[in-house]
Amino acid sequence: MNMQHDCRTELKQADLQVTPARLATLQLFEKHEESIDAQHLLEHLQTQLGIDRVTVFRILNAFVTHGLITKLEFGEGKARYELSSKDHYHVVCPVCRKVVDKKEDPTLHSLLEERAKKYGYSAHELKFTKVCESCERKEKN
Amino acid sequence: MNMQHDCRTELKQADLQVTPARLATLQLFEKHEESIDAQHLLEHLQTQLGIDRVTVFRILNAFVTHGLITKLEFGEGKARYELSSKDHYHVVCPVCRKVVDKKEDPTLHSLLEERAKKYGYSAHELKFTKVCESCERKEKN
DNA sequence: GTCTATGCAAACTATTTGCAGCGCG
DNA sequence: CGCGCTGCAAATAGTTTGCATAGAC
Repeated sequence: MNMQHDCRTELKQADLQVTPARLATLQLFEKHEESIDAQHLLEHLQTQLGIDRVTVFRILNAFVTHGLITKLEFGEGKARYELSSKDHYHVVCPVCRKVVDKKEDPTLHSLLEERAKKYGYSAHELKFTKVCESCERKEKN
Repeated sequence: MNMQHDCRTELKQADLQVTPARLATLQLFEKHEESIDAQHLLEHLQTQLGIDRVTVFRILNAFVTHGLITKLEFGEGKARYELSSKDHYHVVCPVCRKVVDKKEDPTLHSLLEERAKKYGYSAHELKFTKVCESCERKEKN
């Protein structure tokens, strides 16, 4: 109820109409620490509320445009999304595409925030590349 | 000739077989300051050398895997690629997806490089979000 | 000569679009 | 009540895969 109220407020503040589908979508994002893809969302939303795949994509696009969430792409052939407020960066394995979230340390975070403020950027995303241990091992053969 | 020689060397150093298609692709990358998508490459390679669309994708994947180029995604529904050596960040409009390249200032660049070295990351990519002027104007209506 | 790259045809999958009807404000 | 959201069906587009042949080393 508190959560639902918060989501309702968030949607309104973002100039988005409040609908059951959008409320449920935003709640899923609040609940997840990591990024989510459309398929993952659909699995919950379709069984719970009978929401269509197309609607999920439309909601995601609306949320991105209004700054609620950020679209992430790691070369998987599909997009992932996460709340714009996250302050971590991503480490992606160029071989298997596995993604690891890392917390931004204060120095780095404040420098990025400062740059954002200075130039009027509304969000930042930082990505590093590193062959993961599992792929490293296979390479050695 | 110099350029072709350089490209040939680069390919060999990256453990890639030297073929006309790969040579021409790498040369296109050397010539362009900004990122290129597969379609853009194809337009040159198909008319010049009769190279197939599929081959372009295979070459791009090979180049990425061997670290020659970096795959970039800006939510356009297609990927872009640029030489891995570039040291700029990208500012993306969340509405129209337009991308602007910005040079990394020394403070920022060295901090990112330091982090990369410290944790063994092989590359970094930094992206900021900002509604572009054109979209900002339309929003005001 | 062997192993890899390429071309062609076909498949795949995430995402988008058109249109009619329902629902939020 | 009006405009925007949703569902359903269908299309679009970037990218991948299988197989036979040509080409690099």
